Amino acid sequence: MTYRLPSLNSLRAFEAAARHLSFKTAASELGVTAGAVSQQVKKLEASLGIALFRRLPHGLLLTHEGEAYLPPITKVFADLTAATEAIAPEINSRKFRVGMSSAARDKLPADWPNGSGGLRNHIRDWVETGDVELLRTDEIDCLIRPGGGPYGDLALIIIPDSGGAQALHFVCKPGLADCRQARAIVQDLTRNIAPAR
Amino acid sequence: MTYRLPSLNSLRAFEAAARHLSFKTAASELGVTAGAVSQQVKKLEASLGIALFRRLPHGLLLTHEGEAYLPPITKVFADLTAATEAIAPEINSRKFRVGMSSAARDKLPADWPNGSGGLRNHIRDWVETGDVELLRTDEIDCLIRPGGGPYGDLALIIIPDSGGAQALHFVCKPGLADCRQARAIVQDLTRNIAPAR
DNA sequence: GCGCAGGGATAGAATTTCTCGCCCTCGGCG
DNA sequence: CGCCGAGGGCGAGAAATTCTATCCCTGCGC
Repeated sequence: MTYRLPSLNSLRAFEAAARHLSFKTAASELGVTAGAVSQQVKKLEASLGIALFRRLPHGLLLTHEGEAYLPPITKVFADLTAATEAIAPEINSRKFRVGMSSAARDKLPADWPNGSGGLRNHIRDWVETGDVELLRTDEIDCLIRPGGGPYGDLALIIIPDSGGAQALHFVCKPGLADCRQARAIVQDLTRNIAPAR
Repeated sequence: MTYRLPSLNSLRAFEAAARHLSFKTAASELGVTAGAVSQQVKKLEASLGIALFRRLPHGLLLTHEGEAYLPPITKVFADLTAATEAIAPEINSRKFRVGMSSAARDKLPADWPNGSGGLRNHIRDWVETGDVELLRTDEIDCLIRPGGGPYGDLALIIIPDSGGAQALHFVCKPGLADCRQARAIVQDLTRNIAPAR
């Protein structure tokens, strides 16, 4: 019953890097720097005693072993996610609390987000604010503003204005940037963005 | 593709504690202190937002959720181990280098370990030594002596002398104490131990 | 030749994890 | 009834791990 395993952090780094074939892209997915990913992967390779990547001067390639390792590792993470969601649904299906500045509000339909059918499943409520600090204190999950920044280590998704003039900024913690809720909201914003009334 | 997961360390702590229904036993399996396991489990519970254990004044009980969580988590670790062994067989099937003091040697059959059929699959070679330091420097994987100590943070398995007088000590790093090789050797020692010639 | 993108190494900072010491509760036992 | 041991909780500080920030090098495109 004793398992002798490499550390999860290393494995996550490997999994992301192998999927993207890039330390840099993996790093941004994980919300850390490329150096950190590189180190974790190196550590993993050392602990396994085998090379998982071939470092080419211009990018990465999986070795034979790396190629064999990736699918089961991806599956393990998926299983883990599934098991975790099963007992703690909160973690991924919790609805977002949205912060929105009044300027951003003006660029969206008057009844947003209530008017947008599907969004009700992803948004719990919203408050009028432009304060990035509320993201850091977890009082809101994402913030919609008509630009601004800098946002430090927060993730930013820019929603281009269909009219051409000004875009919207969707800001959240890096780990939240790619989750279901964020994607749904961003997609909806993209559809509903409108020139100032 | 972004997974939001609790840390592997927490999960390992939970898995071991849930299997043993004891932080203390889990701690010794993992080679850390009970406090560390307790903290990791608490951290996991906090990150999931649910209680996994009921702490009774005299021991642990799994909550309903903990009960549901354990089997998939155990499976995940098993899968991970399998996948890792598949590409890096070294990690678990490497043969042991055994250290043995001359006194211990005298309590075993003259041709041990070569005489014991199955052991060839688990032992690479052996050297005559009683030096615990060689364990720490990884020059040997386990050490067999006719008693002694203290061994600090090393794991000790006592093999009782069938004659009744004196036992043998099997010493190794905590992480190795429960692996296939160690179990095979300990079992064989138990069978073959004999009073001094 | 130059700029840029992507990786590698390293040192130091930041965070996480572990240990240690002490507290509390409970059960068994003299 | 008092004492002891087992098991867990908590907090401070130490130790280990991980991350960042830099600077370097290589190869590509212009």
